[in-house]
Amino acid sequence: MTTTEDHAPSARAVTIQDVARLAGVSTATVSRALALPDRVTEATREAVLSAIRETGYTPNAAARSLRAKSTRMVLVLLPGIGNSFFTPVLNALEEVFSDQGYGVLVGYTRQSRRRETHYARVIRAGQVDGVLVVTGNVPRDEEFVAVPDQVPISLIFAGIPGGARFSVFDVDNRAAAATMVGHMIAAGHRRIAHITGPDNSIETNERFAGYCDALAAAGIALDESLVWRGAGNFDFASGDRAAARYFALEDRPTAVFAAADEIALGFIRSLKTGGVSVPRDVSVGGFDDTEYAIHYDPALTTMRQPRTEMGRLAAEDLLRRMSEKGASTPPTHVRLPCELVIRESIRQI
Amino acid sequence: MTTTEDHAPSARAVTIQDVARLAGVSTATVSRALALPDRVTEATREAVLSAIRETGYTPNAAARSLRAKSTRMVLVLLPGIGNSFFTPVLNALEEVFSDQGYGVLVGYTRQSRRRETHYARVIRAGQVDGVLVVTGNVPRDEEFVAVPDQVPISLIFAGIPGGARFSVFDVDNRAAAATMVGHMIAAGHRRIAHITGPDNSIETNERFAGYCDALAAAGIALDESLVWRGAGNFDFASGDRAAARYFALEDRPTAVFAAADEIALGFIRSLKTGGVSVPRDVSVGGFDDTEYAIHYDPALTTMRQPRTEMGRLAAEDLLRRMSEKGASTPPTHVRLPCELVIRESIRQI
DNA sequence: ACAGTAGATGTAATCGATTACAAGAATTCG
DNA sequence: CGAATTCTTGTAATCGATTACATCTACTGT
Repeated sequence: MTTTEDHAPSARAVTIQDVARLAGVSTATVSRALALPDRVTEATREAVLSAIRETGYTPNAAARSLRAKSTRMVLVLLPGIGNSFFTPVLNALEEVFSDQGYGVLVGYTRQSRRRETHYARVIRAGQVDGVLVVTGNVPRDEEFVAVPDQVPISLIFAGIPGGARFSVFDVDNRAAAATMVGHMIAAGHRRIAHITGPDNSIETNERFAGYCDALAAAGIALDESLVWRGAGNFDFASGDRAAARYFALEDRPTAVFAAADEIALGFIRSLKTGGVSVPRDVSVGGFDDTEYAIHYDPALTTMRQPRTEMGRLAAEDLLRRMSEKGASTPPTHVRLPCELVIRESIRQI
Repeated sequence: MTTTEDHAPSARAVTIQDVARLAGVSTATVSRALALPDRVTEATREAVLSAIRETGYTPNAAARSLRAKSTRMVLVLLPGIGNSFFTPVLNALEEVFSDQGYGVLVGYTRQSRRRETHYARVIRAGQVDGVLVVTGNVPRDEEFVAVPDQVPISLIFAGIPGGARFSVFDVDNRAAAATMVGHMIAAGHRRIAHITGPDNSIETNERFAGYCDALAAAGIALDESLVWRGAGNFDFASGDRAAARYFALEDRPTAVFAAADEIALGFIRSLKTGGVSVPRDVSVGGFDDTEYAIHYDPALTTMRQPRTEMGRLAAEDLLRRMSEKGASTPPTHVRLPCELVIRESIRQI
């Protein structure tokens, strides 16, 4: 009856007051003993620390944020689809941020205005000290226009057109795509198809441009019947649909550049089901080098994006920009190198 | 020079005071107009709302949390490895939590004590209203023992031994494994190997027990040379290593039950490289039904765990338990059904 | 020995909301 | 019509930390 200790949420958490009382000092001293250890006597620090140990005190986050105007949290906005691609990024982000004592709030925008507005509000409520938008899908919401001045924002994978207010960490999608298609051409391919990504994405446009560049450089005319657009997302289903396009063609390509690994994998799978073998009958190149690319059969030749490193660098940059109040580090644009990873899915002809 | 508006972080955010002043009411009324709209006149509500619109006011989260003793945030703890398995779970969690206005803080424990301690501190700092531990890896940290009384905690995928204080959402791993192995036996297999998961995990033990059950039920003696333990994690590499065990064997099994899809895929891939074909030469069954299972070649026969649904249910339960202060809903244990998904990787002999 | 300075600590204001309590206005009812 | 009740609103305390400012003590150098 008297045992309150078991499931009593009413056991009132211990506050700085309790610690101060026990240590026989003021709350100011407790606060200082924690934040600026050099500013208190060895003896008092000891007393405070021991009081803290005894009471099991943990400073209240809300109170601290309210006064210090910093929450030590960042918001990571993800599109919410094609997630396994983003997994290493999120992993890297969490690692760096939590190491520095920052919490990572994740938000999936799912390309829904409602959710974007929701997260804009989170930012405006001062709930985070910084924002990382993963993928070019920067919320177009009006709510967002005021936001960049409140906290630093960084973009990973694709910069937004008119924004020098953001740090950007991306790769040269156009050049990378051109390299891939150039590799196919060097292997003797002339009839090369391209499965594009989702219509409205920057990556899609850039990679398509790179595809065109490489063809042009080799003096190959662009054949619109080999550009398989509007495939949907960077996912298996897009590859499936593209396979239908392939089978419907009389004059089939000898190589296909898919705008993403998952598209490539879906495509290859559907081809197999239809009795077409990769790379025997047709070569396929992907983009991203997700963890499945190397384990697939055939192992996928693809462009590696350094996702983990992008995450790490972006996190470190954001950390820097968050720490310096006022005279802040200016936003940067870091373009990371891609790497052509040659495996089994493209063959010489 | 006078344009402070551009990159001025000093543009002091608008507070409830500003709104109150503009609307000609007290801050209490503004607060009520927002939280309990029925408790103010239509007219004042209008005035307040219009003042809010005009100023672009968003309530400060820290201040609100401090006073209301609720942060509307939950912590989701993930192991931090084998992430694509957890992706749908995290997705489901984010969906239902953000729909209810809760933020999702992710933490990867990476089986490191330091990180567990870190997140225990986050909880104790009152930074979250609830916790979801994904996977049985409940932090063994002493810091954690005090925590469950502070906020409700739920477990997904595996319950912790002595904890009736947590809600648990899992599947009957043992029965599911037995079903899979039973399926192999029904297909005529007698020599069946098992690639286990990581040594210390509950799932590993349960699935192994199910494997034993099925063998026993069929009167097949357990052959220790067919139990491939200590494979590491639920990942490709474990499958690779298991393939070496397979090749090293004289009397090879005709079927292999892998404790996870990724293990199965890694295993199959290594087998292929060694010239062994699945399911022609050996049948393979997986566990989980991750998104790659169906797209692989051969499409993997596996036990489907309803990951999305588990996430959703767990989130809803936690939401319920968080909302009711004091007379709280008791923790539940929900055991969800698995489903044997028959594809191509197991063949009749 | 004494003014001046540096160092340690305490007092109290503050951050921006929510909410208990009080007071005034409007409504209901006998 | 007056008392009782309900509705609306305002005043001010409060949540738990941080920190500017004040105070007091203990040195330093001349």
